[in-house]
Amino acid sequence: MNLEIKTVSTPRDERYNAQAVEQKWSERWRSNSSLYAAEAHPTKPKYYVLEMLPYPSGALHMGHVRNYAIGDALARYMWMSGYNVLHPMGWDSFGLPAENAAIKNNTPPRQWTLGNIAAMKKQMKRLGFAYDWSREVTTCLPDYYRWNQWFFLKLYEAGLAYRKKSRVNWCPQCATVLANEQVVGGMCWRHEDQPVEQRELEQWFLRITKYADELLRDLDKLQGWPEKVRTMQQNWIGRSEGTQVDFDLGGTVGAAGSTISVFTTRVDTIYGATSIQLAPQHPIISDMIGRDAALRAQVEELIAQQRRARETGDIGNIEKHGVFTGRLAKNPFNGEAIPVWVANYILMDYGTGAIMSVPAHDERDYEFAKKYGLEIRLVILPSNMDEEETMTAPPLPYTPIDGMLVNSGEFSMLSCADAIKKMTQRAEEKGFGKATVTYRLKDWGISRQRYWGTPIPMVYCDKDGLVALNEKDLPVILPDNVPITLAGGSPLASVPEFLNTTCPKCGGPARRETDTMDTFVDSSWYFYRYADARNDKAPFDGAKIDYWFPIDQYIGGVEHAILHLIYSRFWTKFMRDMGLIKNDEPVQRLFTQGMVIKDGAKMSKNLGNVVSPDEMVARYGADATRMYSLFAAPPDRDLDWQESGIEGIQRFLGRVYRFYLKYSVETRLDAAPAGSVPPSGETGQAPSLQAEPLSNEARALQRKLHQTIKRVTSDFQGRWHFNTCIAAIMELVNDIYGAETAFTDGRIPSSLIGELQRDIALLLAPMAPYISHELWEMAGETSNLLKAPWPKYEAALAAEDEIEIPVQVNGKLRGLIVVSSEAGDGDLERAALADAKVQAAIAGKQVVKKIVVPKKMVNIVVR
RNA sequence: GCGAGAGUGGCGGAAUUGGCAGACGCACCAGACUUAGGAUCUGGCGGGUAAAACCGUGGGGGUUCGAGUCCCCCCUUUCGCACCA
Repeated sequence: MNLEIKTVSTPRDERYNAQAVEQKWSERWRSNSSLYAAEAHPTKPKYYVLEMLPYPSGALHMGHVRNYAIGDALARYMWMSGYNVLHPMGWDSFGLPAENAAIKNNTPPRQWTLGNIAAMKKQMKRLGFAYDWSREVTTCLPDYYRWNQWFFLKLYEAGLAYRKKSRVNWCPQCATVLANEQVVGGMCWRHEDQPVEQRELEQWFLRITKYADELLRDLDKLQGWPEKVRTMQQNWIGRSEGTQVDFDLGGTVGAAGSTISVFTTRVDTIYGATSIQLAPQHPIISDMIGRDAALRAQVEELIAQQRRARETGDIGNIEKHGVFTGRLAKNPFNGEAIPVWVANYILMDYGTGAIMSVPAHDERDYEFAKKYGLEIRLVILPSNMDEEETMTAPPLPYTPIDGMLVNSGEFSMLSCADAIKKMTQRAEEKGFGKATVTYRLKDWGISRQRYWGTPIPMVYCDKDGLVALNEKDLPVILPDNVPITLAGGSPLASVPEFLNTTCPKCGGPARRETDTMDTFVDSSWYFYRYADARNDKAPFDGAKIDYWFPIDQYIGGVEHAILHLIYSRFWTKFMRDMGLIKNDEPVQRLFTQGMVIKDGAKMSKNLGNVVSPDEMVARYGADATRMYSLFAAPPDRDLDWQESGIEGIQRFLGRVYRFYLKYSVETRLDAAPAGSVPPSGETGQAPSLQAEPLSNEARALQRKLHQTIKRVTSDFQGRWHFNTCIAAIMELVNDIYGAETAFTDGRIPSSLIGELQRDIALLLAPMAPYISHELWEMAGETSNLLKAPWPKYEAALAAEDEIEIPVQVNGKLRGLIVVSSEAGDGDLERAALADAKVQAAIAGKQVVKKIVVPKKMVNIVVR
């Protein structure tokens, strides 16, 4: 073993040629199309790792690369850990950009989209992502969207899809309706500067509110989701418990006995209600206005104020305005008649669009009452006051719910909580109100007046009215050659061959629905399709879902925290209730990675700070590009792209490569006695090194290797700080270079070199697949690295013999002692007191206390 | 305004449980090898000092033998929500 190891001369071309190596392995992988294929298996443990599928815009950006680099590293690690891994990819390929491109370039959306998919798929393959392409899902193709239509029919049958005329969000630039979830701060989610307009349209809705409670409740099950996302969904659902109370208008409006219903969470304050406030859009107002042109103008002005505030983005700070309608409404609790106003701070979309105004106990009502001189009547006192102080009124408005009622008839002296119960009960008994739960969540409007989406499988018949198609008539194929404009209504309405059809019921002439579905329908269930992507009889086979679901790890941007992820949860619950699947939730663990930024700002074409993945791959290779995206920051944080950083990774990979080149299998075989190099590490276990004692240098390297395996493994299993994984491997490689002389003079045995080379290839495999495969081969291995067992560390080999312990005097570092890792408290203390620097620091002082933390530190307290 | 996260060298970031602050990488400086170096290898690199001392994790207080880490107050910043009755 001590024979000298021949070193290979170092020719100029020893630089690692990433392009050549990556091309070599690309070709090998291409010729084996089933490399990453997975099949449901009755006994193998499964792992479903999923990255959010991209919109095929034409080119990947760095955010995609980062997302997929994380997912791919995890998938590869799980393969190496023995799991049956499902790692699919697809295309969220319906949507408006294809139509915009069509208008701009005069290219049909289908052609443009499929071209983009081809280009991006090529990029993904070049980056070496290990996807099972046999399961590819392309949502704009009929073999996928026919199941959207199928689900729609099921939803319609179940009463969960319905059509109604309603006020909807309209983006003039998209020339279509938007779901509530697609309106961000009053602006279109695709056009940040475009205020959303309100229009009255007939629309298709999905009754997601049926699941509002379950969607909220089951958030508790999602412990593997970021707290932030759960909170966002909780706020979005916005469940609020309260009481609905009917105020009688005393026949002053419309039919005698008509009422205004208000929703309140604080029915206990109702004796303090001194007015009713209506949203300007409240339907009862049209009855009130009658021929009062002045009032009509004032109400319209309130609506205009709301619109302006929404457009300037400060709807939250709108200056409150209101107008008295001239009507009075009777408070059913005390019979008092109070004025009915219309105010611009009341929202029609929430609750009943009407409130009882209690200025003494609500900030907004207080502000309004002050401005218009309405009565402010105190009905709640803080209950925690001392006896003598109970008569002191609190500063108004007093909003806490921990008080006690006063001036509230028979309910006076009750606590707020008791009063809410008793008063709600009274309202129910007397029939003028009831306990109510309201949600901020609204039904999901899915109609889009666009071409490039899934046709809705409904027809309008003059005789039978609205008729659903039969399943056998699916798919309704989206026609090609449709003239696309962003003006006026659905493009499909201008295609007679599409529009005109026959009624499935009576066979007479009928017209098809010309709206298409929101693309979020496509992405609400696509990950189920991956489990059985080529099924042409059903969206999927339930048994396959039972095996693969729930998704073990879903990875994507936090921007989908509400839209996509709440719709997906809804769809899962609906499919479960249909009996198609058994799981309640689609995703076990969710990971939201940070953004990729450059020069302090998100990469964008406008800022000109976009870094192209293609360029990086061409310059540094796919491995370096991927690995840098893992190294530059922990994956949950934003990543600041610095080109000099990727050069560092490139340098590192070259350093690793040269180690294999210099101590190649051939030179090692020359040097070592026959048979001393163990056969390929089929078990992943360290070869036995017991044969003869190791040199100190060899032992140190072996220890470092096992420590590195330990660190990398624990990061993969736990917190996914790939940056520290890579740093650990860099340290190991630095140590190898630092032991150069030990390598050349034979103190590092061949067997250890082999172990180092095999294990480093394995450790790098999830993060830098190309070079790892090359290194694996260079280390003399012929097995498939993708499924080679992940290396195991041995605690005994990772353990330090001697450790360096800091010694503090009064909490300040004064010395370092080197002791055996087995050293006890007494040994540590003696060694610490014997240290010259420590002695100097405590000289002439009295030792008050000695704190010894085993294996960590010693602190001597002196006075 | 409410909620959540973040603030550490010139830069990206380490420090997993209260125990040597700055791992690893970049940038920079020096050296080696070289016809050459934008390759490679070695060393240095928070401030401060001749060397020490000392000072250093946004600011101020506190708990502790010991605080980047825990507690209180404040500042800055990112993200989400925002008249939700």
